[in-house]
Amino acid sequence: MEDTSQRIVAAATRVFGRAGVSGATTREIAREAKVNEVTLFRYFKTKDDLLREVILHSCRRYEYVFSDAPCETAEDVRHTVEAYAKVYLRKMRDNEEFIRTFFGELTRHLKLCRRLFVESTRLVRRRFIDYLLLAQKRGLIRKDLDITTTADALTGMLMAGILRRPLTDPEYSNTRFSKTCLNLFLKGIEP
Amino acid sequence: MEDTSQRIVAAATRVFGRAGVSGATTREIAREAKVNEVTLFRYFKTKDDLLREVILHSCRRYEYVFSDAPCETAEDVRHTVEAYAKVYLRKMRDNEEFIRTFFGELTRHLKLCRRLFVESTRLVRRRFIDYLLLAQKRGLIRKDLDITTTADALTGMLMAGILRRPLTDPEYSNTRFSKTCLNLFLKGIEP
DNA sequence: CACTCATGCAAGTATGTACTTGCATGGAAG
DNA sequence: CTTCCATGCAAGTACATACTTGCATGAGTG
Repeated sequence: MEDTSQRIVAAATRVFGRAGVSGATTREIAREAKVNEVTLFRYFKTKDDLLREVILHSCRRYEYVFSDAPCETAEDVRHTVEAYAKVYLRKMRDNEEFIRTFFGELTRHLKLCRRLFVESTRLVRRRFIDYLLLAQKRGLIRKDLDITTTADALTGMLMAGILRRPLTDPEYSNTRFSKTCLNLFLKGIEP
Repeated sequence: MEDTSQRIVAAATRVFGRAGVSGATTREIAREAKVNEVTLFRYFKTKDDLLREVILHSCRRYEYVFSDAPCETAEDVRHTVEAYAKVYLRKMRDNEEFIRTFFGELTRHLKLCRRLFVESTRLVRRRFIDYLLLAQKRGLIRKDLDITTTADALTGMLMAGILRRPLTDPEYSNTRFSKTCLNLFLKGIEP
């Protein structure tokens, strides 16, 4: 059934996320999905097949389209950047453990991870860059900035905040961190 | 001999880095260290013991002391920030694969990874924050900035650049990315 | 020479894990 | 009722891996 397959993929996503790729066992995934281990192998020939499916499925969750936003005033830019950051942060936080794990696996599963990280965010990244370019052309952003790396700098800051979350003290406020990132970024791009 | 033990730790660092903790085998580590697998176990009772030693040893490499830098002009601040970024980047790049792997293992070996990531950079981070605080008091940095998260934003940007390196296109320039980060940051903290 | 000590080597144990096979069952559809 | 078909269950295979044991060797030291 379709349902069973989805349950297995969902369970695998969780188990891969918390145990790592080689650390995750098909037995545990099956248990988490509440199916027999044999059933798992009926749906997915090998563990790598399952991994592949997990990654491909996780891509889809990121397909967020950056809606056209006004770009007339500095205020517009601020709102758009903030909206972008908000979406990005939520998507990342939803898959926090999974993302962290696959960063670790990055060099080992380069192609798949490229799909996961790059292709899944390509659309929204592209739109964000285009927006910043437009804003730059209209004089709302410094002319001397390289926009591509500028956009990546923002996402980098936010991502780093998520990734290192388990390391921070309990009293360390992540919302304050995100605010500072936005604050720095918005001031940093001002003409 | 001391030499043998060190060779094993060094080899383990490399193998853990490229294969992950559960992916790394004692056999491969031994081969990489050019010792018999039995010798490995004579020095380290278990694989986890070895992992522990690897992490503790890697901490030491980070013990960089931020030398006292002038803090009189905006130019001083720029130089200091750039110097900090440079050191940070080099340290990260030296241990790139290792760091990436252990980010993935973060939730699984929280205590050890906390040592690796947090404690090893605590000193230099503390000094950097103190420097920024001083600069802020002297009016060289905006008064409304929360300095702790500001410092972390910079390191976050730089770290993200390193971590996602294998994902970027060959023509993507990482030095340009780092430059943009510094550019944004320095403009972002201006009064 | 005799002794120690670090290491190598061959072999083995115990366990875990990916993956298979064969059969039973139970519910849905014709 | 019969026929599929998805799934469960028991058992097993093949292999890798962490870790052990016992012995040989060879270099350095008294």
